[in-house]
Amino acid sequence: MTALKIGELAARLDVPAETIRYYEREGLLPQAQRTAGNYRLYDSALIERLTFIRNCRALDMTLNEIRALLVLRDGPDEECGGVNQLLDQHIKHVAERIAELQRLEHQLQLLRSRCSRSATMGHCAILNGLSAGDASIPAMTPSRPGL
Amino acid sequence: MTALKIGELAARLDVPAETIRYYEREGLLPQAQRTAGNYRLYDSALIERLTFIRNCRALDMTLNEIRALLVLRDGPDEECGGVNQLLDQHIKHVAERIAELQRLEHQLQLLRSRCSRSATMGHCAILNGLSAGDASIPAMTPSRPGL
DNA sequence: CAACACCTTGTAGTAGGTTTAAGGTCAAGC
DNA sequence: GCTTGACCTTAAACCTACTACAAGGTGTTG
Repeated sequence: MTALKIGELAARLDVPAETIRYYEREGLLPQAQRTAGNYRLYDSALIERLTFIRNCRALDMTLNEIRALLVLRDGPDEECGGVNQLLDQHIKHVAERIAELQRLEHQLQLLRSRCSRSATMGHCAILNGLSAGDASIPAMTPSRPGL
Repeated sequence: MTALKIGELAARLDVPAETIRYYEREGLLPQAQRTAGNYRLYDSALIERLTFIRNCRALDMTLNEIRALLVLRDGPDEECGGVNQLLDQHIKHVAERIAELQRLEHQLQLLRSRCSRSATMGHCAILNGLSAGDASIPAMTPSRPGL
């Protein structure tokens, strides 16, 4: 049961130390125990919790989603139902964002192709296209922070 | 040449008035003319410029990218070269982000499938998976703000 | 006991806005 | 002429998920 200082934990899990403190401030991690010199100490339970958080972040979940998962995780009975629901929702978000970006990519390529077609013209067809008020450029739904 | 007040412009282009003021503060729009009562007034040149900005935002360009495009647009000779370059770069960003999200979606579906497979187990295989320190979950490259 | 790496807290900055507070302006109705 | 209400003004705080900095305390090594 070797407890780690924040820098050691940071190095082991490849998380900046400031980010670990930030998670504590945000309540994702509990207040860490302290040494006599007021240094934070992390035992294996905390290390696992941070690993969990970082895995979730690597899956692009928001801190709020992670918070919800942690509550389920901390609960006496680990409810698969809630976990599944949250995960399904997140998968849906990601799929939607992909579809949106693919539409976007298509529009960008259309726009890009204008210029090669009009190389002989006196002024840039791309800039003209972007100045137009028509519906050639679809309104994007604002993206969630983080996606 | 009917100049619009900010609220009218906001309604016509479906941009919140606060966002228009924000673009002015950020230097994307010039300081608007004012009425005697200090209300901003927008003529057709400004309306077109805002349309341009919003079209670019709808294509998920950052304000800095838009700033660069506006400089090219404002320049005496409209350089297609710079415009093309910027657009190609942006298309590349979008394509990369799509690829990244697709990898992500795959990982999420893998994780999700764990739970249906382990419905009879006493504890949730998804939560266990997320607590693991192994390489089953790939590190994501941090995403650009806005993408 | 000095140097240096590491830790502490607190504050501010990032992108692209959104929201709120406190107040000024203008047209219409009475 | 005065009030109501819609609209406008500025400035500042808030959002996500960090990151960076400053000023100072701690701990180890020479």
